[in-house]
Amino acid sequence: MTGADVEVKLRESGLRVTRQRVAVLTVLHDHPHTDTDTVIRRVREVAGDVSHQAVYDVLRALTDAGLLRRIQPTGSVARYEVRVGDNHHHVVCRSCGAIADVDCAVGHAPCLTPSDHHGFVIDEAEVTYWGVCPTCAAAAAS
Amino acid sequence: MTGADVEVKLRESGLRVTRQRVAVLTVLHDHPHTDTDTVIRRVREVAGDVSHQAVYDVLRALTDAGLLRRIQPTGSVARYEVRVGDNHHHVVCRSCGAIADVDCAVGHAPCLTPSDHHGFVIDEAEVTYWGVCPTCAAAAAS
DNA sequence: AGCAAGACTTGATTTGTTCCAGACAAGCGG
DNA sequence: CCGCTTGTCTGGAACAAATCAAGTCTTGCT
Repeated sequence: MTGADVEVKLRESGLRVTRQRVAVLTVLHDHPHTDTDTVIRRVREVAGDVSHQAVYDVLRALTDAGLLRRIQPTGSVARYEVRVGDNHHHVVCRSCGAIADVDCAVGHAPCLTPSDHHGFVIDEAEVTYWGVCPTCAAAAAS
Repeated sequence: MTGADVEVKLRESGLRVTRQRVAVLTVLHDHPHTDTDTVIRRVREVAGDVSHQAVYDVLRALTDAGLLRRIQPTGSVARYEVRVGDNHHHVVCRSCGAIADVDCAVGHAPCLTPSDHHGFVIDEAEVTYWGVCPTCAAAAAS
């Protein structure tokens, strides 16, 4: 994803193109599942001084616009990733909190249909797999 | 679930039986998906003065012991429910945050197997359905 | 009944996040 | 290129959720 691609995405969503927004999208494209604090640090590396409010504002604005997806596994702080259309899921390490992408088991949202939906109108099924990552498994074995 | 049942469960898990722990388990049995703050209030209703720290400690201890399950949908605070063996899932209202139980789509944990697990050793698949509850849907329609 | 580990209390502290208000800067349509 | 609108900055302040620390009490074993 180039800076130009990011610009187009922003415009398509009716959002102005600013240095800060481009930086946030670029950072999250290169490093998915990043928490807010790390986003702030990385944004400053590529775009110079940016206030922490600006980053919070941008994350909120882009999430509302549907360009970002906010994920927050139990016990973790908020993390963000660029929203892509593939409806993928996540596997989280119980030991170190590492997150990896996993393709959807079926293919399109909602990829699962509950037996009894209690009258809810369901538009998405989010799956989180819990386990232990290879690194932590190796560390535990020794 | 009677107080005696709760006592047995605690002892089976090697935990001491205290007023606070019995109260927490009872409250969560009667009101699943309750957030920490509400647990504290309800515990105080049934068991008199209990420090908020004690409730946090109890929730942690019982979760570690496997008697409770902690759930935390994106954008929500931590909620707890008594852990039952049926591996059910949850449907969450995007509008008001209401949570309802949903039976597992397949039947046993892990009830879904990802195509590419990236070397992770997976022991559980947690599914969160997102949608709008009947109440909010009705309110939006009017 | 006595004892020690474990559980609880009190109170302060940290962490992540949001809100505020006014001044300034920048994007984009005309 | 001008001006309106939107976004960002400074920098505080406030917030709720959760955790830490030290001392006191209680449970359950002997």
